Order: sequence, then structure tokens, then C-alpha cells
Amino acid sequence: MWFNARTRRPAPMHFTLRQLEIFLAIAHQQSVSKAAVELNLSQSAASSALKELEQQFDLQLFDRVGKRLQLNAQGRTVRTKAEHLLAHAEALEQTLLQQTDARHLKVGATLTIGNYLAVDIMAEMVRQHPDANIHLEIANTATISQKILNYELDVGLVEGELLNSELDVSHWRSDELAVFCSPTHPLAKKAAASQPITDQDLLTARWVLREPGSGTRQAFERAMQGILSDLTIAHELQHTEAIQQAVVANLGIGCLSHITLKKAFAQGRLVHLPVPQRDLTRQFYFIVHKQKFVSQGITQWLALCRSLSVG
Amino acid sequence: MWFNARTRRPAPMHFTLRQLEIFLAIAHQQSVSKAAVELNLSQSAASSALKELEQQFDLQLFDRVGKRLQLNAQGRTVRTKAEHLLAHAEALEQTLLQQTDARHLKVGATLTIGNYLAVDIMAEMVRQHPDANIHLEIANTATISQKILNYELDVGLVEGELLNSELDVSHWRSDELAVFCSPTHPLAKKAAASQPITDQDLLTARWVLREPGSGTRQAFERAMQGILSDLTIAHELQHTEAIQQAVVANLGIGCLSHITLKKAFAQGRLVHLPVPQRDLTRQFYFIVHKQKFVSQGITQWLALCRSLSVG
DNA sequence: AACCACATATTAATAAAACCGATAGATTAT
DNA sequence: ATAATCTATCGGTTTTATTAATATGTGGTT
Repeated sequence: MWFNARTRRPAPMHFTLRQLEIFLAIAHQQSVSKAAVELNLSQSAASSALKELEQQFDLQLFDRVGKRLQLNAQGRTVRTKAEHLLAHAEALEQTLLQQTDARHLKVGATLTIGNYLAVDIMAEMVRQHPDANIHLEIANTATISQKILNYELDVGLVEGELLNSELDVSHWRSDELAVFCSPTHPLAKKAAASQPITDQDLLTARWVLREPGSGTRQAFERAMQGILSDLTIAHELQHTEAIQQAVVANLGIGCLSHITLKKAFAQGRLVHLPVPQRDLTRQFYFIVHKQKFVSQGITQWLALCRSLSVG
Repeated sequence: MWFNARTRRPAPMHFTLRQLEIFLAIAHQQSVSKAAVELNLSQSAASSALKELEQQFDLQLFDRVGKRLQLNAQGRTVRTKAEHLLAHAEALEQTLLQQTDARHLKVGATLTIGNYLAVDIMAEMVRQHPDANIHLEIANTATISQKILNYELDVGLVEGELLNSELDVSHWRSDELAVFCSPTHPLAKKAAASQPITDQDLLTARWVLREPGSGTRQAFERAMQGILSDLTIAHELQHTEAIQQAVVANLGIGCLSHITLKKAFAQGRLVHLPVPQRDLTRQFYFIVHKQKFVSQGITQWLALCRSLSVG
């Protein structure tokens, strides 16, 4: 039967929580447009949400006097009850949130980020929340984004920008690559004498680099545009540590994220070669799934990321 | 900020009442498919609603053991709270419904229905609900459906089927047209002698009919198909009473809905001419707007329509 | 072990809805 | 008057809900 026969238990609701939210905002602001701003909505969306609620029940919630909306008697009754319902709903949302296993967090990161940044954040996270159980997965950007789309990972920390309407990509921090050589390399003296390293120096040198396709290599190639095809690439290795060893052994000069080199520079094992004419910065990004609610755990992780990235 | 910064009052809800309904049905039935049946939903819709709720909060509500879904601890907590929330929502829906001005009902009907059926129903409605305030509007089917689409009318009672995805068209009752003449017309004797009226009789007679485009005329033309173009249409009038007067004055024979002729037949003012070889039945329909909630008043009106149509 | 009956999950396509930008129409303030 | 501001509405786009069909998995039966 197509009219409401009020049969059994499962009575379908003819309004939505969203409609109530919008109605309450309008009632509170006494204005559709202000409510729309409050809710980050277009004025037309708010207007038609209200219209639909009123039409659905053949009900006038507001008296339209001039351009102002004035809650009428019916509207006031509905308002208080709707407020209670929404409060109730919010309470349910809270329990829903608390039910989520906030201790278990699955983070994906690219190699550089994972080994040199994520572990620090992870350590701090565990220090602050001893019961946290964080799984860190190292993979390339494509794999990580795929796993986030598939709800296999909660957060991703990646290097490359990527476009996907299902993903929320947000800037985290910038990173600087550094060109470096061994202390016994000819260019080391130049650097020690505060002489600038020229493009000619870069072209003369032999390079030890990360493999093509890695984020670090991509950033390097972007920085070297114009002279890239004339560079001499002696070796390609997949790990930063291996590259550093190769450079120490004077198999060539290298280019890696500065953060992976800090210790080596401090210990004098490797020498930083400033290349001011080349822009060696790149950006790191967070990615999360747009559809997934951001749990307490994720929020904490992201807050840590931001706070540690400034220090 | 794209993560949950928990700022001010208006906290958007990340679940819908619909999702809760579906979750509860699944929990109650311990089965997605049975719940789907209960809710008049496809199994896949129920499944993905549940999936979305779980994913949204990164939560497991059920343990998937074999093919059975077993509520787990988290699920049980959520269930009771969700039940409360839904009960609360249902209460709000009730007040929303009671707020609607059930006494004010706007009914649209075509001429025949409006003058001979709707007035009776209206009278009975007022008898049962003395405070009812019913507005009856007579118009053709197109106008009525347009006004219902525009929320200017609550219910329509019409003759022609019509297809519109926004309208809920539902069968009400069947109606019988009757061919009739004055007692002094030659065919009256034939009828009195229980002789059948032949198609030849219909072709020889002069007709007094409703105007083209009216539902009655359309039904007549459908009934007369095959001989329609050879009929002699002497007069076209817009009102049933005028047609009856014309037939009494022997300007021709007529064809109108039987219900409009009952009294005239009983009084002997007009004579019924049975035409068994022609199908003179037609159907009456209710129409309501699909989007509009069916209020108490509409429900009562429709119930009355159904109950009075059998008597 | 092969098969059937049945249950959930997934996919691809479609129907419905939420939403936005632009704009009309109406009202207050200047 | 005129500008500024508000609500309502229209046309179009994006999201979401839903379905039919299908894959996948499970338990019972031969």
C-alpha cells in the first residue's frame, strides 16, 4: 500500500539528520544565508533543505515576514525536540567514535619519510600513548595511495602530489635534497673554501643516485632539468644507506634528502655541497581517504606530524 | 581544516538515520538478506549500507562467522543506543506529523467525480471529523495533476491514467457509463421490451455528449471504437445536467456515468439503454505527490474513498 | 569430493538526492 | 531612487543510494 498504513515496527523516517541540522542552524541564526555560512553550504542548499522538510510534512516552521524568517509556534515545538534528537545523535556518534580501535593505526610512508621521519613520530606517539599499536608500512606513493583507497591504511605520508577525487591530499612540510660527496673528493675542498659548486662541477662528477621512479630520484631530476641528460650516472641504488656508503667509498657524489644526511655531515663522514643555483626543495603530503571518518588515532598522529615537523 | 578539529557547536553527523535503520534490521534478523526483505531493499543495498557505517567509523559491528553475522560487543553497545535514537526520531516524526494541519485538506477532482462522488465523501468526512476544513476543486485531470505536482493540492481524484515519475497514481474504483434516452424516444420502447440495443441503433441515433477532451467523452470514444466516426453527434455540452435536460427534450440520446443518472432512472425521467456489446467501464484513480508525506487527513480521506466506493 | 542451496560481498550501471552558481524577485537601508 | 541584502528558484553537476547481476564463500547432501 502506498499510503502510510502504520503497520509494523520498522517505520521509515521521513526526515534526515542533515535536514534537522540545517533547520536548527536556520532557526538559530534566524537567517538562511547565515546558516549556510555556518554550515559551509550554499544559501540555495540551505533554502531547499528547509523547503523539503516543510513540504515533506506539509508544515510551516517559519513565518516569512519580509526577508526575515521568524520561527512560529510549530517551528518552536519542532526546534526543541530536534535539538534533543541531534544531541542524542551526537552522543551516539561519540560512542561510535570511541568504539573505534584508536590504538591500532596503520600508517604508510615512502622510504625516505618512513625511515627518517615516521619512525620519530611513531616513537613519540608510543611515548604519549603507551598502548598505541602502530603499523608502519614502507612502499612507494602509488602503492600507498592504493591501499588507502582500499581502507588497508589509515594515513599515508608521501612525496609526490597525486590527483584522486577519493583522496584528501594535504600539504605537510617541505624537504630539501642535499648534494654531497666524501671528504676526500675534489669537490669537498671547493666546498670547504666556500666556493660555489657550479653546474660544470655537477656535469663533471660521477653520480650515485636512487633508482628511477623513486620520489627522491624524481625530485633530483626536476632540480637538474636542463643539464639532466648530460649528467654521468655511475650507480643506481635502492637504499639511502647504500648510497651513502658508495659515496664514502668515492664511487661518486650523491643527492639525497638532507634529513637522511644530518648525522653523516655532523660526523664528517660526508660533506655537503651547496648548489644554490638549483632548487632542491620538494614537498611532503598527507593523504587520507575522503570517505573515512578521521578517528582519534589519526588526528593524534597528524597533530604529532605537524608539531614535530617544525622542531 | 580537513580533519576533525572539533571546533564549535554544529558537529556534522557522520551517519544517517537510514544507516541505523538498516543496521538495526540486520542486527535483529541476524541476516543481511532477511533485513533487506524486511526493509523492501535489495540485499546489496543493505550490505553496503552496513559496510559504509562500519567503514565510516573504522568499526566492526558484527563478527562474520561463516555465513552468519553475529553482533559483537561493540555492535551490541551501538545497537541499544541506536534503538533509543531511532525511537526518539520516531517520536519527533510523530510531532512533526501532528503539527501538520490535518483539518485542512485540499482535494482536486474531475467534474463527474467531484459532483457525484467527492461531495458524498466530503460530507461523510465532515460528519466524522466536524473540525475538518476541506477544499474541493473541480478541474480536468491535467490541471489537477499539475497542482498536485506543485503542492497546491493534497489528493487528486481523476479519470485518466497518467504517467509522471513524481506522481503516485493508484487505482480507486471502476465506473460504468450508461447510454440513455428520454421515455418518449423510439429506443425507449425497445429497451422496455428487453430487446438489445444494436450498433445500428447507436448509428441511427443523434447524440448529445460531453465536450471532446473531457474524461467522459474519452471513455465514450474508447467504447465506440469502430463505429465512432459514423456516429451523429448533434450537441456537445459541458455539464451533465445540461445533457440530461437535452436528452429529456429529445434532442438526442446521451452517454454519461451511471452514477450521475441514478436518480433520473429511478424517477423515470430518463431510460437506461443497455449496450452489452460495448464495454462502457472506465477506471478512477487517486493521485498524490510521491515526495509528500501522506498526512493523517489524506489517509482518512483515502480510507473513506475506499469504504464508500464499495457501498 | 562434487554438488547444491544459500549467504554475503562486490561490481557496474542507474535513479535519486544533495549541492552549487547564477539569478529573479522582494525588502530594507541609505 | 538606488544600493545592498535577503530568500526562493532554476539548470546543471556531483554524490549518494539503490539495484541487478555476479563473484565468492560456507555448510550440508549425496
